[in-house]
Order: sequence, then structure tokens, then C-alpha cells
Amino acid sequence: MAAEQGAFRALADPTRRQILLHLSRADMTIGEVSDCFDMTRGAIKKHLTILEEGRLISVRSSGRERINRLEPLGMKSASEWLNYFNQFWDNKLVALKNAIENDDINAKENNND
Amino acid sequence: MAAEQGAFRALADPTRRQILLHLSRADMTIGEVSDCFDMTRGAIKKHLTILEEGRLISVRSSGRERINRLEPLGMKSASEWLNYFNQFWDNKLVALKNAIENDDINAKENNND
DNA sequence: CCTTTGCAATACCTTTTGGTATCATAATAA
DNA sequence: TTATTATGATACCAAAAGGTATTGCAAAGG
Repeated sequence: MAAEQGAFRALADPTRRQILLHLSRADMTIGEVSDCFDMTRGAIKKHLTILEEGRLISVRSSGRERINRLEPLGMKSASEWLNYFNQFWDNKLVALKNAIENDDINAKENNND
Repeated sequence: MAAEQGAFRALADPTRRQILLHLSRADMTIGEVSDCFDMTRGAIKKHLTILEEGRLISVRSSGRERINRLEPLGMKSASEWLNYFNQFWDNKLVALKNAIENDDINAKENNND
């Protein structure tokens, strides 16, 4: 149950979301990633581990380096979970549009569902 | 900066995501929401507060009741943030498809970016 | 060889999170 | 008025999160 949990957990932190944006432009070693932040490598390593657990990135070894790569498919579970709600804000936009067109007084009754 | 932070924070907890699913079917009082969970009302109230801070729900008073309503537009910021990455997994799928069509031996060279 | 570099792992600390239990309050019902 | 009901607020607790500093190790380079 809840394959999206790891992804949502990983996405909750702003530093981790920024890491994902960086990795969307290029694969990076841990050192390169931590150079982008005012934070110790240790902290960045922890973030990368959580991103890996959430399957949002993958890591491969090359000599003594560890290269982090974005795994965009990992974001699909979260994206799809959210997309379920698109129908509701689509409907709400339509309802709002109708409310404006039909005047606010009528809109209240329609809104009562 | 980062209007999506509140939303992502709120979405990180599985209980809160379930609450959103419940509210997508009907507006509910706090009591009704907490009846859906094996948890005290106090805990549910905290979750609802975090959902409200993330603008994923809104609350209106009706007598002594407080009715929680899904605010689907609030999920748009998170949804759009994620959609930025669609281009990458789209590309990856295309690359995979091409690799299969063009045979694996050629695919290795194409894969090298 | 020895030194440097890139990283993993761990101990440690502080703050946040997720939960409970309890008490206070406002609205409803009898 | 007196209960009862629905909720808000708070104190409290254990665990998780986010960070640092330190140690150790393997790979690269002199």
C-alpha cells in the first residue's frame, strides 16, 4: 500500500527538491551537489539517501566517486496521485465560471451540492 | 519563494493524504473525519491544521461545527512543480522505445548522452 | 611509499513531528 | 438551567528529522 509514500516523504524537504532540480540538469557526484549548498557533505549525503529510498534518484559508482542521477520515473507515483485531484479543480474552475456568468445569488444554491 | 512548500509538507504524511481523499468525496466535520481513523480527534485536528496551512483544505464554521472542505486548487502548486519533470521521463520513455526499436547494441551508444 | 581526495558511517545534538490526555468553551438539547 | 456535544488549546511524550563533527577507508596522484 502507498508506493508514493517514499516519494512524498523525499519531496517534503526544500533542499531535496532543489537537489532534484540540479540533477535534472546534470548527473553529479556528492561533492558537486554539496558545492551547491551551504551545508556539510554529511547533510547532503543524508538527503541523497532519502531521495534514493524514494526512488527519485539512482547512484552508480565510478572509481571512488558516487554519481547521482535523477530518476524521473520515480516522480510518477506522486504525480499520478496528485493528478487524481485535477478533476476537482477542473470542476471548481468550471463552477466558478458558471457562478460568475449566472450571478452570485444563483451560485449559492448551485454550490450547495 | 517556494509556494509549494506548505503543500509538499502537508502531503508528506499518509494520514493527511487519506484525509484529502475522504474530503474529495464530501465535506466533513472534524468529528466525521476522525471517525474514519483510529486516532484521537486531537491528532486529526493537528493534521487538518497542517492541511489548512498548506492551503489544501479550507474550513468554515456552521454553528458549533467546523466543516472541512477540499481546496483542490491548493494542490496545483505541487502538481505543477512535479510536472516540470514530465519532460524527463517522457524523454526517457522515448529513449527506451528507440533503444528497443534500434536494437540493444546501438542503444548503448545512444544512451551515453 | 605517502599524501590527498571522495566518500561512508557513526555519535551526538536540537528541533519538529505525530500522537495522547486533559481542560476550557461555545452551541445545542432537554 | 443543566447536560451534552463539537470543538479549540495546551502540556506532555517518544520518535523522527535535519544538521554537525569526527573517524575511517579506498582510490588517485605525487
